[in-house]
Amino acid sequence: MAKKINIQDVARLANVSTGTVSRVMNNKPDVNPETRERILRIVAEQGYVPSVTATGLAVGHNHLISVLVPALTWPLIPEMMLKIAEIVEDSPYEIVLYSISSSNHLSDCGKVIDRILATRLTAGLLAIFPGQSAQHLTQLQRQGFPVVLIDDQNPPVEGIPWIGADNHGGSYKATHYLIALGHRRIAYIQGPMKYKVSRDRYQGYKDALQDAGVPLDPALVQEGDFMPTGGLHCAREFLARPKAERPTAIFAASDLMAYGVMSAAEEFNLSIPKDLSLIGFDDNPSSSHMRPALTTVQQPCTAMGQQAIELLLQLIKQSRMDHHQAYEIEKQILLEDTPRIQFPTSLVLRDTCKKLPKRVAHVTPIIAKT
Amino acid sequence: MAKKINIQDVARLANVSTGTVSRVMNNKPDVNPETRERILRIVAEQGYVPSVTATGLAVGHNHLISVLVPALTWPLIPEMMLKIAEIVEDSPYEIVLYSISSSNHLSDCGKVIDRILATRLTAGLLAIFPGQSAQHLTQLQRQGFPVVLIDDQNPPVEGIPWIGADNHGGSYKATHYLIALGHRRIAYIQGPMKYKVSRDRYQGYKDALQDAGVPLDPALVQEGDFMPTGGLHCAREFLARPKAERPTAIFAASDLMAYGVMSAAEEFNLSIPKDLSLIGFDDNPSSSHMRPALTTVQQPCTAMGQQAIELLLQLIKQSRMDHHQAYEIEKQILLEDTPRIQFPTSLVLRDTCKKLPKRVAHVTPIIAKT
DNA sequence: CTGTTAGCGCCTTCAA
DNA sequence: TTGAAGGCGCTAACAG
Repeated sequence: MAKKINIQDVARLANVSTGTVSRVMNNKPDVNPETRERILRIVAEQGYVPSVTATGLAVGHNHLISVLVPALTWPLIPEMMLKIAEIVEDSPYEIVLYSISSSNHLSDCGKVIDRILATRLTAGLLAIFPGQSAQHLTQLQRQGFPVVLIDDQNPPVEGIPWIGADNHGGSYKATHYLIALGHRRIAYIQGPMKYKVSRDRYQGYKDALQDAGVPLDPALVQEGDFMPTGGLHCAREFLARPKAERPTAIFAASDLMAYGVMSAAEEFNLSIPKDLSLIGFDDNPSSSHMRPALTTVQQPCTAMGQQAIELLLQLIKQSRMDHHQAYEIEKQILLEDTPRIQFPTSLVLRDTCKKLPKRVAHVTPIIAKT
Repeated sequence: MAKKINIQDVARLANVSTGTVSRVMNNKPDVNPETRERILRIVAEQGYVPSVTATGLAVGHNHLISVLVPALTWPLIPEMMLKIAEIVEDSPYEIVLYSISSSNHLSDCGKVIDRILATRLTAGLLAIFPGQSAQHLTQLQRQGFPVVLIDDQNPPVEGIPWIGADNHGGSYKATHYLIALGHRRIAYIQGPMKYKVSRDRYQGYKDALQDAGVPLDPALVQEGDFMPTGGLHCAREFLARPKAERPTAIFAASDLMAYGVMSAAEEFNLSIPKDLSLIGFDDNPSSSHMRPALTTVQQPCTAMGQQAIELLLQLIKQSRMDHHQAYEIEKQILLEDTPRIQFPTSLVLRDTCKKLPKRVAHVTPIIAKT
């Protein structure tokens, strides 16, 4: 390991004290311009960069942010992280990545969070879809550790700034669209009911049905696993029914499950959208490339990521100020009313839905009435 | 900020010196078992975790690893990162994520690398597809900073451990397969030629053609951008040709471009694989869900990520030992012969390729001969 | 405006 | 087996 230039070396070379060098490095105003320039030159020449570790120790915190993410292979996560990384890059902070592999999602997530706090490595935490472990966040929050939560569940904990998407609304819109197209037998493939997000989406489906006066047929609801295989299995159930009872449209609570539906349709020799309409949820990047391109519900994940990280950066800045000048009440305000931002979801229309011909539309009500 | 328990608190509570606590925390052997247990109990009770920052300062390095990745939305990157994160999680290290957004890929990447080194925050660097900036890595390497490179280019720099995939071979296999199926007019959509990976894949295509005695038709080669739109445009060119000159198969240098080909085929009312065979490259997760499922070349990205991070962890361990006991020559060996591991690629057969009927197979040679 | 100095929390000799 | 003390590199408070 070659020798590392440190502040003392710079001070010696510049014929000043380390204090002065430090002041220059931190843009303090009270330094002789001439001296400052000389120091800056030497810094540049020697390629001196303050040790993050030592600075951290000295000031009590690092310019590091913990980002807790679920498996990076989940849909939308990469998009979100891309935006987050981009913004962090333009700040003096770095990202410390904690990825929760699905295997230990429930068990170890709490431990990870504990470590994040205990270790005091980072100055704040952005938790993305932490699932059950969201509970652990209260602990952090209470200790004055800035935390922002991006979640698809409702705010599970008091006082934690929360960014989410309108799952219910997205589901409602999708279902409503199908109804407007003349569909009445609209099957629904939901995600695992243990997730709040699944329940929200299901509720949106039910509400849209109810508002349109379409009775809910329990036989047309199956629980999947958000994965293509789950979608495939559920769709098979639906499509194996006698033609008169077979759904004319399927709404899947995730794009991946919708992919499964596409496979199933093929197995049954059903053409989408001619014989079967289909809507997904998430708008995975690949969904626009499916043949036919998948109509789906879009979450503004980039915007969500941006909002979340900017909020966290701000909270961190505040918590710094609070230390030094607790009287700056003006700033406190933001901390007091916990931000809870729900982003709207939108239906993106592509090629998997078709207006039902009159003929069928006439038949349907009759069946529904019996 | 609530009070943070530190080593002195623990020492006081246990009635020992901080030195002893430190010894216990680091599993030094020479501690009275009884004392050790008492300390451990208090540590557990108080939830004491040593400050990473302070430890880092004291021992001269942190348990942090820099991982430099291109946009996380690139194909295969999430899979790779998932594996890497999983392995790092089982080690005492954490990941510091440096994501190079495409906007500043060329310009700032060098700067980022400089910072990684200068800041001395992390103990090593795993650089994934750094592109041009790979040059900067030499500098790190030379200073004894452990670096491992996952790249799709050939080893661009001396002495840097390198993990890559056999792009040429994958391309060769795909082309060969098409030829074996009876295709002769095989179009190729390549990636930007500024990337070595594009040139390797192109070479594989050319070699396969040559080995089979199929003349290369320059009109059947177009340069895309690895993106769907690029694939679409190139495919249009091909498909707009008179039927006798139109390719019977297209090999795209990326799955995303293959998606574009699928769109183009649809525009021209050509059915895949009936009228046109298609092969991609990368095996994106979504490719198996395309209709028809895309035949493509697979890179073992999970294995590559695993190999790379394990190698890095090992190099770091070595560089530590070198500090303390430079005489341990046995270990040096690994450092001396720079590891260069090329993973094989494999053709995964799905539904976008079709054996050409004899009729066409007969016609083709005639055209080729003229 | 600038030098001096006391820590930040931990690890690691050096003594005992 | 343990305590004491120096120092990692930097910042901030205090003198000058």
